[in-house]
Amino acid sequence: MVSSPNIPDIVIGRLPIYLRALTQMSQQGQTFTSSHELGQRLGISSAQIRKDLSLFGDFGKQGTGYQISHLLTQLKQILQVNHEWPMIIVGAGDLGRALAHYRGFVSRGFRVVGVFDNDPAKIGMGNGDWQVYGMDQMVSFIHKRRVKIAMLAVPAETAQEVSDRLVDAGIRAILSYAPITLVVPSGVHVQYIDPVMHLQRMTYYLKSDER
Amino acid sequence: MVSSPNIPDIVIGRLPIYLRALTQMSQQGQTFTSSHELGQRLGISSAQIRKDLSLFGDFGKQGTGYQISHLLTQLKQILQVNHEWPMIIVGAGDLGRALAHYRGFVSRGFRVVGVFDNDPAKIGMGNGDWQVYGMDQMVSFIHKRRVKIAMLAVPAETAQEVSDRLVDAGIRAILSYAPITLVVPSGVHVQYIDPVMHLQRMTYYLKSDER
DNA sequence: TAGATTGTTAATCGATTAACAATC
DNA sequence: TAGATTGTTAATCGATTAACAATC
Repeated sequence: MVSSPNIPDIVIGRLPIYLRALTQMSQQGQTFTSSHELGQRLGISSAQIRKDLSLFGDFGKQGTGYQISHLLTQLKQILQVNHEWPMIIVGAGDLGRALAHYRGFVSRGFRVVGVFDNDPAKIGMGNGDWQVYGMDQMVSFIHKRRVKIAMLAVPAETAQEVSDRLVDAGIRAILSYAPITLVVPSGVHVQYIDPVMHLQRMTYYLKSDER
Repeated sequence: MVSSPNIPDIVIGRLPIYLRALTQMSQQGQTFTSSHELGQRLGISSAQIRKDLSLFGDFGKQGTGYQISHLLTQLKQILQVNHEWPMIIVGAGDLGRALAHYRGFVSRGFRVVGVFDNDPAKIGMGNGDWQVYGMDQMVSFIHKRRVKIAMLAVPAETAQEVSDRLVDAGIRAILSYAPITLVVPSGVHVQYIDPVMHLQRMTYYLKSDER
């Protein structure tokens, strides 16, 4: 089943978690798993895992559970990461460069194909996959390479403006590291990563006398 | 009100979002806001914002809304970021160094005070706040500086082992960038950042003919 | 005062879980 | 077969929203 209607977004959010755990199991040589085992490992109930997966098809077998390789194939297809997505990074500061050098994208469906920054000193840096271009080349690059995904690693002050340009150029998904809420047209997807928000969520639970 | 019982975790997760937006409003010179305005900005219903905040106290006024400075003070107190938390980073690769150089921690309640790595070539690097130490000094450093929070930027293969050592040394909150689920004792908090999971969540919604 | 907006209740909505027949 | 585990239903649980009296 390629795509089903009316799947809750909260379920979609769990599929990459399943995919990640299954990949790890597979790498360790495991060939079958059960909803119970997977749930134990992830802190999710087995009923929830079965229910989530059954929204997309009957991937398991009574008595034996799920064949990991088959489930991996199915999940990658559902999430559309069975083929590689080209991706650009905007901002070649510390964070942008760390992302550009990150080795974990390719095996999971993504490849950085370009980095954009205004600093002339950075233009031309790169590796086999990407190099740093000036911001003035961003829009034509997106068109030419048909890029649909961008990672945003620019300061908060310019993030909205850059986002507007990305959307105009055809970008449909933005992973933003800028700590502000972006305004985008419907149909454009945005996800945010802000480490401080995760930290603040944890300090709530820490005893203050331990600070 | 310092701390209330039985607050759902999902509410705690929204408080940093409110805090971030209110900080931005405050920086732009705004002194009052309403649940409606804040909700519009964040894509959250006004009823939910009022309900969330009312779990901790009566911070608003009928007719006029919320005084931003007062609400900021309260939220910082609730999240315990009205004082600064010292933090260490384990792993001085591209990501660890990008985090160590990130300017956004201090103004929001956190300060990097040390970075740990096994590579002798990296030891001694640093700035006014932190320098890179060998892993063999990690445990004593955590004790001496009474550090409770660590950011984990090591490869997936060593993440669990490092996590165990951190917890033994007294770390109570871990922000992990390693793409595996860590096993920690109850009472230790873990949050995960994995950019690929965010990307995969978005590709589900992208039309495949646009790839 | 009149208008605006809170805090809170009750209703609604949606997500999770328990349980089990089906079946490998 | 006997044991294990799925997919699914119904019940439970929890979160969100609508509505409004209170009141600034």
